[in-house]
Amino acid sequence: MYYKIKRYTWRNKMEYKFNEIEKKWQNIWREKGIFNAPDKSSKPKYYVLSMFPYASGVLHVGHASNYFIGDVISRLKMMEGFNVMQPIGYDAFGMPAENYAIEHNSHPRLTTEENIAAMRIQFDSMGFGFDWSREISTCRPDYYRWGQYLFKKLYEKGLVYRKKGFQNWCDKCQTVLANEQVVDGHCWRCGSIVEQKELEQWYFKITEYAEELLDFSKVIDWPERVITMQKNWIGRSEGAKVDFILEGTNEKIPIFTTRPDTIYGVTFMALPPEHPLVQKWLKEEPDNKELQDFCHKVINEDKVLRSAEETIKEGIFSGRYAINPFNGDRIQIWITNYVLMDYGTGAVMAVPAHDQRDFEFALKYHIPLKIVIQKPDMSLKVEEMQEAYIEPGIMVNSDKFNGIDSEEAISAITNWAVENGWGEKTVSYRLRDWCISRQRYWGNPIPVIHCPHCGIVLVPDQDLPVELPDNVQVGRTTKNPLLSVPEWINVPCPKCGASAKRETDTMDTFVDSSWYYARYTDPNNDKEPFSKELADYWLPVDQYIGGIEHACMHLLYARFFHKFMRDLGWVKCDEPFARLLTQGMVIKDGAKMSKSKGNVVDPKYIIDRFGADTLRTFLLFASPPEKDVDWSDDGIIGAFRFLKRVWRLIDNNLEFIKRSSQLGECSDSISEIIKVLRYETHYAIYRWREDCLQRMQFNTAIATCMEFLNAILKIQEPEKLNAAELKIFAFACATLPKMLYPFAPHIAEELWQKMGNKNMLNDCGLPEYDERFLMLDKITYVIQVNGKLRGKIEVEPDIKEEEIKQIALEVDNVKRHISEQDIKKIIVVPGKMVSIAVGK
RNA sequence: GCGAAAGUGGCGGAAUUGGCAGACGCGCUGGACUUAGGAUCCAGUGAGGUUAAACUCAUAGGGGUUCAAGUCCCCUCUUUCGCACCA
Repeated sequence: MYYKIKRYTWRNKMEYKFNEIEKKWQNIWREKGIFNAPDKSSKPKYYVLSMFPYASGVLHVGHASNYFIGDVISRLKMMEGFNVMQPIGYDAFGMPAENYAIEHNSHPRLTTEENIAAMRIQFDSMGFGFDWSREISTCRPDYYRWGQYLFKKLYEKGLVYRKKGFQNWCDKCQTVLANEQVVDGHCWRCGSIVEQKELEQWYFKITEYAEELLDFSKVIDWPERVITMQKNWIGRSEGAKVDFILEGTNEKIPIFTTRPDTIYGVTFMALPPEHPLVQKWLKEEPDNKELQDFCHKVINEDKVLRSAEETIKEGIFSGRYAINPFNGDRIQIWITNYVLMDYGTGAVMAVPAHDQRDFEFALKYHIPLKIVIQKPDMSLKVEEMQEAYIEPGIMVNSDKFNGIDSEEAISAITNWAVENGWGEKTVSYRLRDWCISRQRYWGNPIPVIHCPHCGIVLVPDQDLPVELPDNVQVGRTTKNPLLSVPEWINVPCPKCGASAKRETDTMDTFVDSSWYYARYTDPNNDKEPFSKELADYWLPVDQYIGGIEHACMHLLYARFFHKFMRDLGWVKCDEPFARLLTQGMVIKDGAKMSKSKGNVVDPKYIIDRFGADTLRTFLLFASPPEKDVDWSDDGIIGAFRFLKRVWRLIDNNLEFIKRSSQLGECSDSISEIIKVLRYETHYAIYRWREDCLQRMQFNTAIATCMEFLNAILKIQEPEKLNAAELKIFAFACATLPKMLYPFAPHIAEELWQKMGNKNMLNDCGLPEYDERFLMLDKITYVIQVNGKLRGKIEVEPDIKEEEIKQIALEVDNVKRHISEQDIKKIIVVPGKMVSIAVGK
């Protein structure tokens, strides 16, 4: 293997020396700083951003392909004349870094900085046009300081609160776990059973923005799929809140329902064990073993399993009753496993006749059914019901609402509740507030001090950032390492000076990534997160690129933050990302390329052997940006061969290309073959522009480059061309590097320079076609008889329809297929075809 | 279960508004060349058929609209993704 590579490299020195070329241009780009976007420019701005990488230290080919798409767009927009900013940075806080440091007996700060240095080299070797002067890293105090500042602003606006709630808790790791970190009820890291623990956690009130987050009218171009996912995630439903009364008290038990039309059919109430009333009863009846056991069991059940549709509904009668305000009915209150505490009001009015879940539960526990909506044919009977009747119908057993249509009854009944003070019309969302607390060291500290006298006190601005202490022993204790740094925890209260304690929870890393796109506009500002002026200049991000897996996480959080920052007056626009492209993954051996699957390809391996341009060209050519790419070693070679042929074409013809630039006007006659080349050139430019600028379909743009190359290579002996022909040939050759530049920038720049050009390709405009040359002397019409291809004719472009028909009917093969039959219709599609319909 | 997207050669994928299906690349076959290479060049390559043509069939399967359907409509199948006790 080694021998082969060596030998090959030597051979290659004769021609396409990609290693040298790529280093050369990477250096030139850096020295000239052409990708450092100025904050003032006569050009219009264009902000291209790919979701920043996690600072894992290693970029495999799968990661790289994401950034290639952004880089292509960025270079295209530069050619088009925009002031392009394409920044890069690192998502650098988080559990993986902390775990990595534990494994390597190091400190996350050190390992993360090492990783970042390694990634920078990797990025450079792939030829990215990043604005390195704007590099950020979320784990540096100059960045996270402003995350803390934002936390404070959110707090001041009432958008942050602490709440006790049941959380996935791993006792061994001593932290809250997200739902996706719980695998079959066990901790993904240590395997111990995850419990539900009632903890006080910090929340961001994202639900406050639920309504606006459903509105996508201000984005320019987002995939419909992502919009649907976010809308489903937010899950808006209209309904009513109605207060039932706990029997024997004045206590109200509010319920939320989307079906107020069924309210006369309520036969019991269902509460989850987490409900405050239930919690109160648990305290009142410590000896009620049945109740205690049931609630304990349900609460500790895995959240995912518990909310699965297949899970059998279970419950226990609480011994209490509630009163339905509409009819005074006395209904049993059941504690069940199928009601969720954190949706609606956490209490459900159960209507077994008209709700499938309630139906199943009632059947099991012999709770009566009451029909209040009849089928139009009035055939519904309680004894015969096999399932709940959830369709609309006619109201029965519902006092004054009897006889009306159930769909109309929804608003009538809601209004009746409002008039009587029993309830109100409300909207409920599936979206929950965002729990941002993490009991981990490697994250942004929550800037709060707990004072025994003043309670929660925000750290004053002048004391920001609350820096993470360095002297922790990561991994030494299972507890949050911050708990073991008393000199950090114990501080005087900023308000009263009493001895107080710092908050030791850190923020979810999604907080860090919710506003980084804005920080790039002014990354070195040490007075504020970013200046309003610069944010208004650069924002919104014109083109954002990233994986669909962030549809309901990062992309939703960032929209929330953006709207909040707009309400603070920090930014003007309504949406952070005007256009979104969700790129596909790189697939190898049938699976996503990932370290854990062991199917990663190291870009360095490919770059050393074929060059970054080959890697870029292959990945972009293999499929459209939003689709997955199948990794293929053979495909790489195809891209490599293509670039070598480009190299040879231009390198072999430099003399002619240079000579043609000295030629003045000339009026030599042009041969047919050169006329075809001229047409191919302009047609290729036309299609390339369509693919690159209109459709963003880079695979076909590269295919166009390949076809164009093949067309030029048809010219065998350029030395025999006359002056006029030579100019056409040279124009074609000079166009190719321009078309290649976004995909394979190094080879394009090198060839462009070798041709004698002094400027660089980002600065020389898009290739332009000339309408006049998109016309050929002859056009081919195909002739169909009854829809089948029967012949082709070549005609003048400006020929009349009648004439085409005549010529078409004269074609032998066409005649044969018409034979004895009558011609019913002849259709001429201009420039394309003649369709003849025949029959008896 | 509900919703969405998709299904095209041996493979990745083209086909812009209903208008020559399979662009481009890989692979494969045959040939040329020799610095025997992960090199280059030429020719061929959906299936059947033919010396070569003609011709027939073909875009998951079945029906329909149309002079004309990968593209539009209806039904079925498969795959992928999202949601899935949200009252």
